[in-house]
Parts: sequence; C-alpha cells; structure tokens
Amino acid sequence: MTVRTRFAPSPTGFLHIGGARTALYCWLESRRRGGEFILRIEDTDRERSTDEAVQAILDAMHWLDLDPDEGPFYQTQRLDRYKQVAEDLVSGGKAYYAYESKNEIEAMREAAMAAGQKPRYNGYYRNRNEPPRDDPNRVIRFRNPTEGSVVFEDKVKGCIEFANSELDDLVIFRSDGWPTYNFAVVVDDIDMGITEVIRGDDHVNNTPRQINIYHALGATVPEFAHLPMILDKEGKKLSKRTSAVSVMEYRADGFLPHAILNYLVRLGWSHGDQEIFSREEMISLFDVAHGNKAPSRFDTEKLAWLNQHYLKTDPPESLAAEFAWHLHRAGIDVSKGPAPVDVIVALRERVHTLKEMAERAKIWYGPILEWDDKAVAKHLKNANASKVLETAKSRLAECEWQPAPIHQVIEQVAAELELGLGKVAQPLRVALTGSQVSPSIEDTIYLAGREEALRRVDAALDMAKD
RNA sequence: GCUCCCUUCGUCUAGUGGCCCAGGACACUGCCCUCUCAAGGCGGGAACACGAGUUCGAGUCUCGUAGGGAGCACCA
Repeated sequence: MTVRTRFAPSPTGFLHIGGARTALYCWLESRRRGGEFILRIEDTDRERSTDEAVQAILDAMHWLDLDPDEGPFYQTQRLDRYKQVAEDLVSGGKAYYAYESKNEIEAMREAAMAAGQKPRYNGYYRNRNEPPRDDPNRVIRFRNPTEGSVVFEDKVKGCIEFANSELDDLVIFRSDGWPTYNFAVVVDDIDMGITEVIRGDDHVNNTPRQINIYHALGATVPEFAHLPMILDKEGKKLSKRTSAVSVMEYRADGFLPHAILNYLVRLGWSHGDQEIFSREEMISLFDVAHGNKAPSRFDTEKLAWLNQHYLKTDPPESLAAEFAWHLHRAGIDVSKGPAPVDVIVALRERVHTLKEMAERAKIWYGPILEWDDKAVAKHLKNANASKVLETAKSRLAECEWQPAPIHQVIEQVAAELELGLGKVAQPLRVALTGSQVSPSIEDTIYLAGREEALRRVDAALDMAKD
C-alpha cells in the first residue's frame, strides 16, 4: 500500500512555524517512502476561516517548495459526505440524536468540574431510542464504547493507552448542520486513503476518540505520529507578541526557504551529528519514528547561522531571485548599480540574512546617505589622507576595472607612499562608503563603478582638505 | 480537578546497560589570520531534574517525587 500523508491546517491565520514543520515532516515521510503528500484545508469553522488565510497558507507552502501531490481539498465542499456518513452511523445504532441546549451542556460541565470530575456528557439520550424530531438543538453524538480501552502505538511517543471510561459521547454533527473536527478528520482520512497521520501532539487526546470512530466505520486505523510543540526562546508558547511566527515573516526578515527547512528538520529530529542537510539528504535520512518526544525552543540565532551557511555555499545565481525581491523591498533600483550577483559575493560572508544584505547594498545603488563622523575624523582628516586619495585616484582612473587589478593599485599606492595597507584602505573605504566597515576594499571600489568611485574619492579629497 | 505526555550543556541535540569522569552544533569566550567588518583555523568554560530500586555495572531499565506541557467544547 502506498504511503499517504496529509497536512491539514485550518485557515484561521498564516502558516506558522510549527505548522511548517508538521508540513515538512509529512512531506519528507511521504517522499522517502515513495508516497503521496496531500493538503487539506479544514475550514468547517465558518466563523474563523478566511479566504485570505487559505491563500497565505498556499503561498507559504509554495515558497518553502512543499507543494502537495493532491489537494488542496476543502472540508466545506464535503458536507454531503459527512452528513451521509453520520446518518449511516445513526441508522446503524453507532450514533444518536441528542437535544440538550448549549446552556444545559455548559451546566453539565460545571457540575462535573465542581465535583472534581472530568467534564463529560451524561449520556441522557444515549438509550432513549426516541424517533428523530426537529429541534434547533439537535446534534448527533457518537456512541462511544464504555468498556475496555483504546491502545495505539504512536510513532514518536510510543505506546499510549486510554480507558474508554474516560471518553464520552462526543458531538459529531452540530446543530448548525456542520460536522465537528473529530468526525470530519476521520471521514476525510479514510476517504483520502491516509496511512500516516502526522500532526501536533495537542491531538493525542483526540486520537482514542478518533480510533473508536474508525472502528465504528469499519475502517483501517492509520499510523499516528504526534509531534511535540515548538516553543519560543523563553520556553513559552510561540506568540505573535514575542516572536516571529509566520513563515512569510521569516521571508521578510531575509531567511532562505531551504535554511528554514534545514533548521526545522533538526528541531525535534537528528541524524547523528549532522547539521547540514540538502533536500535529497533530508528525504533519504528523515524518519518520523526517530523524532524527539520533548518540545523544543526556536532559536533564531541558529537559524541565522544556517542561513548564512547557505548564503555562503549556494551558487550566487541561485540566490539572485530571492535577493532581487529584497532589493525591491528596500527601495533599490537595480539598474542604478552593480550586478546583484556581484553584491551577493561581496557581502555573503558578512551578513546573516538577505534583508541585511539589501540594506548594506544601498551604498552601491545611490549616494552615501550617512557619514560616520568618527570615521571621517580618523581616516580623512589626517596627514596622509590627501596624498593617499590623490595617488589612488589617478591610478584608479586608468587601471582595468576588476577587483584583482584594483587590489594591485592599492598595493602599489601603499608601496609608493611607504604606508601599511590599512593606511591606504581605510581612507578609501571612508571615501567610498562613509563608514569604516565594508567588504574588501577592492570589492567596495569595484562595485561602485569607476565613474562613481572617482567622484566619491574627489568628494573625500575636499573633505580631507578642510 | 481529571486524563495523557515530557525532563542530557543557556539552546538544538548524540546517546537504545559497559565504547560516556557524556560527543557534535548554535551562542559565549581566548589565541591565530587580517585593509575594516566578517569568514576561516586552533583552543576554553558549560548538562544526564531529584530519590530509591534492578544489575558486577545506569544518562540508558523499573518505581516514586518534583517541575513543565497538552487535552477535557455544537474550535480545529
């Protein structure tokens, strides 16, 4: 039987980092085993689901290159099917109509809590065998077994057992005519032939209820793998208030999709001491059954390290499209400066994100916007500055315009004036950038272009004189 | 309250009874390299939650304790 996994988000917000990891694990598990990855949108909560959220999730998954083999399927389009299955369950005696109002249910809960009990439905309509009647409060409840227990082997958590006496007769069809989550997932997973249910461990408590529904429907129970949560730096639940949670927010912050995937695959799973995984390696090595049981914290600094690793090792051309997106966002007109690929090469060892890179690239695409006064005072207002600038200017006007010959020019100037390389490079750096920090001096000059470089050296010469 | 789950350096983790007075990575830090900043190289500090038990031997098995988390909806 082919392995089929699914990612089933509810479209009530953006794709967050925890969801992305779940999607990745589902995708990897299906890839390694030659199976299929299905996307299902769980939008039965009509109040909170939005089309924008659906689109945001789709966009994020596409950006991460985690496109599904099938889907997206929408639960709202399967209403007839749920209705039919629920009614079959009723006529088969495996579910029944109940008519308590929400207030009555609420009172039942409170009474149970007050008595130190788990809040459960009291089963009033379970054995009444009343003929169905119209009633605004009419729901369908699943007739859960009362004896024995449900045992399942979770692929990450191990053997888990729940006594049926802990479970109650859950609502599977609401009075508003829509199915509830625990029922819709089971019907969907059966219909869609899902063999591996990989999801967050906030669902372990739902699993025994769902298994009972599988049994009532006479279906094969799939394998389950429940993933621990991803926490923030402080060990708290990830929240928009304290950290970036949306995948697309990480894009805006300048992270690469593959760096995010590599970070996520290692968060809760490992393969010996290996830290760097190509897409192919992830696919061949990942096994959800070796996942960790405990929750883990999201560490942006390690993500940044991985991001820089890929910035440094990916072919610069392959980064160009994503970098162009950031340049545009930073308000940079690429036609007014050097080729972005050259900028990538000059900056990739000095920044952790593409956002930073775009920010620092500004010096080559427009005038110097900020002058570091200390840098000017130290490197332009000194005895050697004019001489250095003057000499460099005349040589730069004639040399071949490539980093290597420019580097030779700098060395020649240093030798001629009997100065250390630093005494030559720093005044030029300040002249070219307004600051004393930049890529190697030959790259900094080269990227400015001859005309602009000479203009800046001239301007610096004026500053050096007064 | 009840049910279920979890617990190795600050963080992510290796570890499936002896290879572990616990290994790698991020972060931090010392030195080297160096035109600045980085990157890189070589070092350093830093952890088995606690207590019993099983065993010749426990981070690894069992039981307790403590701490943390999730769920207990006509929300997913």
